[in-house]
Amino acid sequence: MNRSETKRASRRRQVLDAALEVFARDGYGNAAVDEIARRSDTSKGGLYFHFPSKQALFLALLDEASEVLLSRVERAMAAEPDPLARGDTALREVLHIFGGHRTLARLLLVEALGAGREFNAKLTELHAAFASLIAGCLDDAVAAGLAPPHDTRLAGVAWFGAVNQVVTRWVLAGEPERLEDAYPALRQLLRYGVAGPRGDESR
Amino acid sequence: MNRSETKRASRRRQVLDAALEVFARDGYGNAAVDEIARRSDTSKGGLYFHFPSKQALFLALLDEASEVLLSRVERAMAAEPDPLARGDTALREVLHIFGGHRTLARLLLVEALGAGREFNAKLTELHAAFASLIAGCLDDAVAAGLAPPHDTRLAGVAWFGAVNQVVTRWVLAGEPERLEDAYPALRQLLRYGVAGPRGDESR
Amino acid sequence: MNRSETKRASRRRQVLDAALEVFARDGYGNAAVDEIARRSDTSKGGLYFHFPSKQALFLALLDEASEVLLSRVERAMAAEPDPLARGDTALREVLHIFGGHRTLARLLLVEALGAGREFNAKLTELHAAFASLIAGCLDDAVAAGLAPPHDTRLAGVAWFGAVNQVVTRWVLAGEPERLEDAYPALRQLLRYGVAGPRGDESR
Amino acid sequence: MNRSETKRASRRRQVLDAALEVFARDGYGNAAVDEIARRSDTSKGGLYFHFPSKQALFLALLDEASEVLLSRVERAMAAEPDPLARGDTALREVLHIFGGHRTLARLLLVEALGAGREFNAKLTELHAAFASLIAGCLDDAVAAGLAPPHDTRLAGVAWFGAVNQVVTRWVLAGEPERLEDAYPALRQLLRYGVAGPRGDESR
DNA sequence: AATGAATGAGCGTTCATTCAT
DNA sequence: TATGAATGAACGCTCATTCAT
Repeated sequence: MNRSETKRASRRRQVLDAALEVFARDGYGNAAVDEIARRSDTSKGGLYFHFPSKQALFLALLDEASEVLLSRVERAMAAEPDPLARGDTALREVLHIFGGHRTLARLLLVEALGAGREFNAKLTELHAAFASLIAGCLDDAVAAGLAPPHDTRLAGVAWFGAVNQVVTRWVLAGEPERLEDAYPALRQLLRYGVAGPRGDESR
Repeated sequence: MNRSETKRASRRRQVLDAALEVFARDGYGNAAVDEIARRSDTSKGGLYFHFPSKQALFLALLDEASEVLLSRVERAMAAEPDPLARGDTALREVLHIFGGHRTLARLLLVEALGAGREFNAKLTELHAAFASLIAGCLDDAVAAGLAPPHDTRLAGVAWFGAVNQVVTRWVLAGEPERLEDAYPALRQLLRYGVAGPRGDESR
Repeated sequence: MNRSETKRASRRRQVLDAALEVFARDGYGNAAVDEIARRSDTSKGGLYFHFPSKQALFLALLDEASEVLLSRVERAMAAEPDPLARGDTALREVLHIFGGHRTLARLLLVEALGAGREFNAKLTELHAAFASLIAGCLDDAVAAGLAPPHDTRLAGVAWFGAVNQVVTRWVLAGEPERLEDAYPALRQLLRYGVAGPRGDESR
Repeated sequence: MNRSETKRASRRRQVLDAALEVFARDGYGNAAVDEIARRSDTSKGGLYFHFPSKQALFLALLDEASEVLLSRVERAMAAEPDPLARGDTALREVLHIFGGHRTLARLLLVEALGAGREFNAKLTELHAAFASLIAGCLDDAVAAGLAPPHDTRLAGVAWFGAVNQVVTRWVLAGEPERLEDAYPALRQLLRYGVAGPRGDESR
C-alpha cells in the first residue's frame, strides 16, 4: 500500500469512527453529517469525497460492524469442537463484544432498526448470518445425536433474538450492570428452555 | 358520553389510526405530520388541536398499542390455570395478534426502537411489562414444581426477545409466510431449549 | 342601560382588561388571541363576537388608553390658570399616571410603536393630541408675555418626547425607581433648557 | 484581508442591507426571513450560514446601526471645543443622519421598540450611550460655568427623547418635510426651554 | 483532495379567523 | 351569545448535497 492509499484509508477510518459515535448517539435520522465531519477532523466536502452519501456511510458502517462482530464470533467458535459448547462460546463472545462496546450494540441493535427501509436488507442479512451460525451448530448437534431433530433455522433466529433482547435491555435500561453477568442464566435457558435441564444432563 | 365527547374521541381515533399507518410505513423520523393529517381527513391545525406535538402523538400511539397488546395477552392468559400452558397461550396470542396486524408489529418492534431517545423509556416499559408477564408464569411454575428455580426475570426477557425476533423477521423478511406457523417450533424451543425435551415430557 | 347591554359592556371590559395585560406583556405580534380569551374568561369565539379582529381589539385598546390618559391630563390642567404652571401640572399628572400603571406605559410607549403600520395613524394621533395640549399652554404663555414667540407646535412635540423618553427608560431599564422622582429635574429642564433659568425666575 | 474573507464580508453586507430594508418596512415580527434572503440575492440557507437566527440578524443590525450613528455623532462632536456648541453639533448631526436615512430612523426609533423583550437590553444600551454623550457635554458646560449644576444624566435622557420624538414624527407623519428644518427651533428649545433665553444670550 | 459557502426542499409548529352547534 | 373544533397559510429553521476555488 503506497502513501496516498494509506492516507485515504486512514481518512476513511476517521470518518467511520466518528460516524459510529454520532449515529449511535443520535440515531440515523438525527445525526448530522456536519457533526460527523467535525468529529472526523474533516470538512463536509472531505467526507463526501470518501462516501457518496449519508446513507452509504451508514451502510458502510453497518457492513463493517457486522463483519467485525461475525468474524470475531466465528473465530471464537472455530476453536470449539463440541457443537453445543460452540453455541455457548458464541453466546459468551457476543456478550463479551457488546459488553465492551455499548456504542456498537446501540448502533446494531437499536438505531439500525428504525433507520429506514433502505437498511432493512442489510439488517436482515446480519440477522440471518447470525441465525445461520447458530443453526449450523444445532445441525451439527443433531447430526451428532446431542439434540433431537427440530427446526434449527427457527431456533437460530430465536436464539439470536433472546440474546438480542438481553443486550438491548442492557443498552436501554442499563441492566444488568455488567452484560456478561447474564451469561450463565442465558446459557442454561437457551440450552434447556424454561423447563430446565434433565437432572443428568446439566453442565 | 355525550355528543361532543363522542366526536372528539372519534377524531382522536382517526388521527391515531392514520398515525399508525404512516409511522409504521415511514418510520418516526420520515413520517410527515402533513401526511398523517391528510389521512385523518383533518388539517394540520386540527391534528395539533388534539395532540400537542408529533412526539406526543407517537407516544400516545405507543401507549395505546402497548396497552391493547398487553391487555389482550393478559386476557388470554387469565383463562389458563397451568403456568407453563399459560406461557404457551401468551405465545400463541402474541403471534396471533401480530400475525393479523403487521402494521402494529412494525410500529412496536421496528420503528419504535430507532425513533429516538425520547421514546426509550416508554419502550423499556413495554418490554419490561411483557417480560414480567412471562416471569410471573415461570415463578408460578417454579412454585408448582414444574420447573427448577432459575432467574425467571432474565428468562422473561429472553423469552420476549426470542418471540420478538421471530416476529421481526416476519416483518422485515416475510418469513414465515404465516407468522402463526412458527408457534409449534417456538413453543418447544422456549420450553425445552435447543437441547430438546426429555422423552417423557414432550406433549 | 338594560340587562343585556350591561352584560355586553362588562364582557367588553373583561376582554379589554385582559388584552391590556397580554399586549403589554408580549407585544402585539407575540400576543395570542387565545391567551387573551382565556384571561377574559371567554372563549375565542366569544372574543370575536365583541371584536371583529385582533387588530380592532388592539385599536380599541389604544383608543381607550389614549382617551383615559388625555382626559385625566386635561382635567388636571383645567384647574390651573397660569399657562406655564399648567404645563407643569400636565407633566406631573403624566408621570403620576404612568408611574402607577407601568402596563399602560408599556402599551402606549413601547409596544404600540412597533406593532405595525396599521397603528401608526392612531399613534400619530395620540402624539399630536398631546403635543397640542402643550402647544396650547405655550401659545397662552406667549400671549401672556410669559414666553417669547417660538415654534410652539414643535416645542409641544419635543416636550412630549422628553417626557416619553424618561418614562420609557423607566419601563425598560427601571430607572428611576419611582418615576415621579424625575419630576423636579424634568420640569426645570423643560422650562429653562440645559442652560438653566435666569437667576431671577427660577422657583 | 484575503479573497475569501472579502467575499464573506460582502455577503454579510448584502444580508444586512436587505435586512435593514425589510425590517424597517415590515417590522421585526412581520419581516419574513425568506424575503430578506431574496433581497440579499441569497438563499435562506445561505443567510442562515452567516447568521444563526432571525433574532441574531436583527441584533447585528441594531448593533451596526447604533455604532454607525454613535460614531458619526462622536466624530462630529470631537471638532467642537465649546461644550454647549458640541451639543448643538450633536443635534445637527443626528438630524442630518436620520434626515438622509429614513430607513435607519424607522429601524432604530420605531421598529426596534416593539420588536420584543429580547431587544430591550440592546436598545436601552443605545439610549444610554446617547444620553451619556449629551450628559458629558453638559457636565463640561457646568464645569466651565456655562450652565448651572443640574441632573445632567436625566437631561441627557430628556434631550435624546425630544430629538427622538421629532424624528419619529417625521418618520410616521412626514412632518416637517425636511427633518433638518427642525434644527433651529429644536436647538433653542433644548438650550433654553419653553421659557426662552435671557435676552442677552440668545444668538 | 479538501474546503466551506451556498442551495432549496422540506419540516414541525403557530395562530388569526371561521363556523357548526 | 357563546363555544371550541377546525382551517390553512405562513413562518423560522435544518440539513443532505453540490460545487467553485
